[in-house]
Amino acid sequence: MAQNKKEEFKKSDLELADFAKAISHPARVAILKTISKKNMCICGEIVDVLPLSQSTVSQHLRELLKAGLLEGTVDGTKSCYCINWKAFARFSKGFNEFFNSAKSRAESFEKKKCC
Amino acid sequence: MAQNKKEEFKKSDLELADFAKAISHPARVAILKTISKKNMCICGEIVDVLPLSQSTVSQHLRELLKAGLLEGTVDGTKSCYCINWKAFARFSKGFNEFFNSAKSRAESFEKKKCC
DNA sequence: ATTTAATATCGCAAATATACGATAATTAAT
DNA sequence: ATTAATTATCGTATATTTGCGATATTAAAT
Repeated sequence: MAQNKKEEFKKSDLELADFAKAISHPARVAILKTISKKNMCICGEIVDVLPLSQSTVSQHLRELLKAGLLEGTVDGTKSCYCINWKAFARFSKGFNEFFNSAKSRAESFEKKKCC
Repeated sequence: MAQNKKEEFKKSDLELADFAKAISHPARVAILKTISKKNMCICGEIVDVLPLSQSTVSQHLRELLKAGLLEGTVDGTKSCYCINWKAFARFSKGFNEFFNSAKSRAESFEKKKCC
């Protein structure tokens, strides 16, 4: 992007965009669904159900950790991952506020649109 | 990415990821908020409130159009954009289903976590 | 008829993201 | 002590995204 302009946006816009980015790849959506179905998963279980190599899955897991959506612990040779529900709830709230505040504003005019 | 594996994921995972991708940049979040506040905007009004060049804003607008979140009409030399509320509602529903179904599953175990 | 205004698109450069194999590190199993 | 299993990370290749200036197009204003 030649230059990164992200920091020049409103913090709230950036935060929502970052939330969205964390789940903007189907692998990461699938990882979150897989873990939430089983409460917790070791890395290998996730690799088994995704059409990606172990190293690539590990990379996606790292991103979800970085975004705060996952927590992980090491158990012998295995790594166990589970959902950070607190962060998950913040995500959910962020999206809902965005959608709902936009929609409620829309109710006020609703007629004179150009398209 | 060497190879694109996106098509090998479940359709619903891909769809949610694509929704998320559409709002995964603060400029696009800001654009949607700006338009929803005023019901409709011409391109120039959006350019005025974003820290980006006209051509870059136009590109983000195009992406939001492609994602279906915006509709646009030409009015003389100006381009008017407004929110496609139907698509917007589908987005919102998609996110909520994702968040809520994960969360409701979580309630069932909730204790024996590894992290 | 010219000039101005508004916007989309093209071409390019730089930054990020995606994917994988190879490898290292660590623990478990033999 | 070796070997096998598990996973994170490194290096690398490729694809995509982001950003901008320049330009083309079209309509409006002069």
